[in-house]
This record gives sequence, structure tokens and C-alpha cells, in this order.
Amino acid sequence: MRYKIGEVARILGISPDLIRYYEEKGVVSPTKDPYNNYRYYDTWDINYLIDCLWYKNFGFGIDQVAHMFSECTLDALLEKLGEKSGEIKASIRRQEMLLGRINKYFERLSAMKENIGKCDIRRNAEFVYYINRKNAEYDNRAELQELSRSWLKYMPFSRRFFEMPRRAAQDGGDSYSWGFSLGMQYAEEFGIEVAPPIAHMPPRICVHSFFKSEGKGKFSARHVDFMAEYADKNGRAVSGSAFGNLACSVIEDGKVTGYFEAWMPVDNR
Amino acid sequence: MRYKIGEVARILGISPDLIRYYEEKGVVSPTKDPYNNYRYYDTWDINYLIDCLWYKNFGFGIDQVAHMFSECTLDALLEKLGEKSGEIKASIRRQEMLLGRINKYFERLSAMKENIGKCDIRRNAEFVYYINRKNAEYDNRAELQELSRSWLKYMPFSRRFFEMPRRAAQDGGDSYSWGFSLGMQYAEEFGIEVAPPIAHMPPRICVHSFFKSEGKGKFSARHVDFMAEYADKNGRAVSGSAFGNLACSVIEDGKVTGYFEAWMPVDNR
DNA sequence: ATGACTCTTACGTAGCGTTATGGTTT
DNA sequence: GAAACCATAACGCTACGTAAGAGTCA
Repeated sequence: MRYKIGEVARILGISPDLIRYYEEKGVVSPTKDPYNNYRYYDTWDINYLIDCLWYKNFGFGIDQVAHMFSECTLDALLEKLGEKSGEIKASIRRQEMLLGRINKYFERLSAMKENIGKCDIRRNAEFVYYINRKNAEYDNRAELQELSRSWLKYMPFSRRFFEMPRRAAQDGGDSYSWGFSLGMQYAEEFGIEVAPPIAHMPPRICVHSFFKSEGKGKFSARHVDFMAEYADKNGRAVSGSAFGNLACSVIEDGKVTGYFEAWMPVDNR
Repeated sequence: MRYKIGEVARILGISPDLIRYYEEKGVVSPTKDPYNNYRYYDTWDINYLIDCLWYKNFGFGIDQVAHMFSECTLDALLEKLGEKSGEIKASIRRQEMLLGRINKYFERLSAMKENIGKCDIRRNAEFVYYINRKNAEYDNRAELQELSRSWLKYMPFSRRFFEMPRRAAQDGGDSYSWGFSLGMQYAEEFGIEVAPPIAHMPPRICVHSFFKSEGKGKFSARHVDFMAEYADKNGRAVSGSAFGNLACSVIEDGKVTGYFEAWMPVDNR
């Protein structure tokens, strides 16, 4: 029995073009009628194509599949399967981490949505962080640039971190710093060593709040004052610099809008 | 502060070309000096790029990221995160299934390697199957072609199945059938209904063996006879057609070599 | 003769990397 | 003046899909 490309395509549930593509890659070599240049496939050609689909469905690329059809022994196949198994395991692990992070992030944003501008007092989670930007200027020391490159790759596990010293707020200024923070569990996961410029933030009792700022606004002295007032009303004394994270930046009414989660350490009385 | 594209690239750990690509996609719009056409980035431009990397690291495509920077509200972001979470969950599930299958397959092939041409007696696992090829000719009924298209997509959970009736072997002929089989657990997973042309194969006591055949050879009367002899030597009577699976096809000494796992039901005395 | 098929060639996709060629900055 | 930088444009990659234009089969 000889089959034309369209018949083979129907049998296999793939397109004729794809079959020609596989041929180009060396997976199959149908006989070509020199008169009309048509490809004719026998049962074995179809077998090769099925084998090709078989290996492809394990996640092997076409080139690897083509290689299997040219020089791959059973031992080599076993080795490739072992590698693929490892790859998939690693991929699952990465995706599970990401999934956990997305779900947590989702819940955080949902909670934030309901609590913009409200304050409460709670303990912050432990994390590590570093600063790479003061006001509008990036620290261009090679060491810090190197650090940023790796922490940017940790996103969305690493988050954009800011700090505003009390003094800056008291001066009415907008002196602030930006960098990245990484929750303690992730810092361990990624094997981060806590040494300058990386610092450690222990859990502390804080005034906690969510803010949003439209346009190119930012977390500012106004927000620090607001939180300090709350501390005061609740009989707490501010005991450290305000800090926090950029939760997300989206568009509202055509303007870039940043959502922030902010913390201000207070005395534990 | 204004930064040239190379400085930004160094800060972010990505290539200048990539930054220009993101610009083309609408993620960022640096000011361009009309004199030399150089791009200059301020802190906010860099912020947009970091936001872009942030969202990309959640697994969003560039177009979606660009959309977030043009009209995506917090609610829309939450919805997208929800969708992404679902996608990842589904992806993990698929990969876990595949990983399980690969590991099983690996063990099966390893065991096979050591036992080519040896027989034993054991019970086969339950599965469902259908036939779509007799000898070299495919059944071209639309119903069967349709079935093959979906079962080909189930690979490597579905496997290539063959059957050789006892009569064919006794006649010295090479009459055989090919199709696909699917282990019972996967049949349930995929919601396969057992109705013609799909048949059910219950567990039975069988002579079990591994064979290999080089070139365009195949499981044949010779193998059936071999297994029947083994049954006879062990005081068992053959009670049904031989069947089995193509385990893999690889290359050995430049020739395509098929490895088969074969079963031949015998009386349970 | 018609419609369904087949052929080759070339271009499109995403997310970039690479290379070429020429101008600019320091 | 040399090295490092910037610009645009075009092409490469995977694993295909799509479309054009011409020839062929039942």
C-alpha cells in the first residue's frame, strides 16, 4: 500500500505541511514519483512518523527525534529519557514555586484592595534586602549592578523594596531609597548570604498600611506622616525608618498607579 | 539622571536589543535626542522596564505585559493572575503525568534490556485497545481515523499495540494487526468509553517475553512459536492470540530496531 | 472538466540573539 | 585617534501555520 501525503496526514491527525517539515528534518524519506514529484508513503514511512510523534510527545525536540532515527541506541535512549525526567522534575519544581507565589500574591492584592489607606499594627515578616537607588540615582558600583542582575531574576520572589528614614519625613523632604527584598524562605532557597550590601530585617511590631499613588507619585513624606499619626493615636512611638514594597503598578484612569504596602516600626509597649 | 541604553541594560541585566524590542512592543518610551537619535532613560523609564520584567517573570507574554501598561486595572490584574494560576496548575498536572510515564517507561526499557529473548509467566496489566491496521493496510473508515487522531495525542500514554492470532502463526503466515492500547488507569483518566471498535483486555495469565527485530522485521510467527514452546515446556496450553506493544524503536548497527514486549495467554492450571 | 489534491517557495508567529554597517561619544 | 558606544536594518532560531501560484489526480 502506498499513501499520498494527505492520506497520511489524515491518518496521523497532522498537516501535510508538518509531514514535509519532518522530512526536511530527516525523520522520514518517502519515495518520490519522479513524474509528478508526489510523495508516496508506505507502512514503514508511516511507522517512522508515528515513532516521531511518540518521541516528540515525551518532550523531545525535532532535532533530537531526528537524531534518534539516525544513531540513537537503546542505551542512548535510556540516557535521554533520564535527562528528560530530570528536566521535567526541575520544571515542575519551578512551576510549583511560581504557583505558590502567584497564589500568595493574588491574596495579598485582594486584601490590599479592601484596605487602601487603612492602618493596623502587626508584625512584619522577616526578610533580607539591599538598596541600589537613592532618590533618582542608581548606585553604579559594579558589585551592586551584579547583585541587581541576579535579584531581578528572582522576581517575583524578590520584590521592589523602599525605605524612607524618619529624618527625611520630618524634614518634609522626599529622600527615599529603593532596592529589592526577598522573603526569608526564598533567601534560604536561593542560598543568599547576608553580608553587605545585603541586610537583614527582623520581624518587628509595625504600623502597617496600604497606599496607592497615581501618576509618577511615590511613597512619600505624606504617607510617613499618616502612619506616624496612627502610631501616636495608638500610644506607640515610632522606632525606625518606614519601609515597604511596591505591590503592583497598574493603570487607572489612564495613569500609572502604584500600590504600596508600607511598614513603620514602633515601640512594643 | 538620564541613562543611555547600555547603562540601563547593565543595571537590568538584559541586552540593549531587548530593551529596544520592548520599546517596539510599547512597554517603554525613552526620550530620544533628535540630534544623535540616542535613547535616554530616566528613573521612571527604568521603573517601567522593571515592571515589565516583573510581570514577565509571572509567565505573561510581552503583549500581555504591554497591555497591562496601557489599560490594565487592579481588578484586571487579579483576573489575569487567577487565569495564570489555573494555567500553571494544569501545566504542572500534565508534566507530572508525563514524568510518571517517563519514569515507568525508563524502568520498563531497563528491565527489557536485560531480558531480551527470555520468557516467563505472569499476569498482564488490564488495558483497552483497538485495531486500525491489518498487515500493511490501514483501516480508512472515518470513525477509525478519528480515533487514531485522538489516541496518537494520548501518546506516550497510549502505546502501539499488535495482535497475532494463533491460527496465523500455525499457518506459518504473518497475519497480524496493529493499533493502540491504553492502560486502564489512563483510559479512566481520559474518559475512554469501551465500545466497538475499542475493546477491553482483562488481566490473564500469559507467557511473557521481550523480543527485538532488526531492519524492517516485525513481531512474527517465529516469536509466537517460541512463546508457544515455552508454554508447552511449562505444561500450559495456549488459550488466546498473542499480543503486545512496541516498546521502542531505535537504531542499532545502522538499522532500525524495534523492541517488543509480547504476551500469550495460557490456561491457568 | 471540475474539484480536491499536491508541489515549491516564501513569509508569519514569540522572544529574543546576532551580524552588518555606519555614526557618536569620551 | 582609538575604544567603546549608539543607531537602524536584516536575518537567525523552533515548530510549525498560512498563503500564493502552478501543476496533477479521480
